[in-house]
Amino acid sequence: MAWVPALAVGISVISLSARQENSGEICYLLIIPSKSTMLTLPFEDPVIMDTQFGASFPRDCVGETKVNKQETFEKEETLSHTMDEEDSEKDEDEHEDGHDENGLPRRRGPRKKKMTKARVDRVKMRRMEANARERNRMHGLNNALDSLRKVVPCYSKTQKLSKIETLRLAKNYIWALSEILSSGKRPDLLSFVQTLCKGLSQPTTNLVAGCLQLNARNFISDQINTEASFSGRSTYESVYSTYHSPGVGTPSGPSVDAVKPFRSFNYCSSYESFYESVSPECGSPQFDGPLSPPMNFNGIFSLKHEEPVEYGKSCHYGARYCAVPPRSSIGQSGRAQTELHFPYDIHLRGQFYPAQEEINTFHN
DNA sequence: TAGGCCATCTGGTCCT
DNA sequence: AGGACCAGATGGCCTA
Repeated sequence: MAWVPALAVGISVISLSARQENSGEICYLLIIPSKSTMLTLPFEDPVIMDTQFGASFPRDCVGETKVNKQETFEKEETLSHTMDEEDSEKDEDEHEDGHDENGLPRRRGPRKKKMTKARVDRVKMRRMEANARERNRMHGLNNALDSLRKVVPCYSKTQKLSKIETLRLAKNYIWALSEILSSGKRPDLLSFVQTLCKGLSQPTTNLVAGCLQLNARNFISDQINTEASFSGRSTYESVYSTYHSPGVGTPSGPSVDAVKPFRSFNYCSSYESFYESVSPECGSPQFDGPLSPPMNFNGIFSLKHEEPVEYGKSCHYGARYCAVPPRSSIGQSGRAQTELHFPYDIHLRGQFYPAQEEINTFHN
């Protein structure tokens, strides 16, 4: 028995839903709260469901289970007059012929306990507590997602990735890093970005590209100013001017259509040729499952992370990252750690990004 | 205004 | 019995 307190004040019509067993179909009950009670009907109510919900409920229930107002009011009136337990002996609405007052067959099986005032209050209280717990749980989940946002590429406080995009990017990131570690090869930026962006929405792709400096503005400026305004042009930019990705632009910059800096790019073939393995997305639809990338953390990489305390708390993470050599030994740079954002400080091997500050600014 | 994203409520299920 | 987890529903907010 699931009595539902209608706590939503001001709602004139409450829709309840229940998934029918084995069918997944949704059935609706439209309940009008009565003046005397805010309780809605239990699904098992024989008047409404007649039999056990889901057992014999018609598949075409949608649209057919809407209880008319009058019936609902009558039912709720009945509910609102629920007696205390001590009155249950008198009970009731059952007639000698085995039918209730509505002429419907009396329900068999164990009689349900009466909803006393105290029980109703208790149910309400438990519902409120459950809501609070659920809120806290979701807040914890969101906090974890925020933490995840900070350790995947392209963290931005002002332009937060959505939940789903965060998870997708994290998945791609893990895959890419694992491939790098297992293969021991240094990726070109484009392939890396393509891996990261696989399956992401266009705005997120733009964001990632912007973070990783694969943006249209640079490309165009390279095209226009072929004299290369800076001498230390990175290999990434060489690749970048060779490969083209559809619609990669600055996160908040010119529109894709307006710029169109890239030609189409076959991600899958590029990925597979680079990583010498099957692309997670192209090779198998079961990427999330058994084809998870091999884990190898004795490599040379370290992640940017802004919450060392959190990692320190975890033996799992600690074991991984304690084995990573000091950043200063990896190469390049005496740049502050907070400036760096994996993997570019590592992969460039002395090829410094001319717009690194821009990236850092973006991250901040 | 439609669509995406999100927070919240809610009932069901599973587990302790 | 109660908590954790899950998924559906709903309404609000924002943006193209």
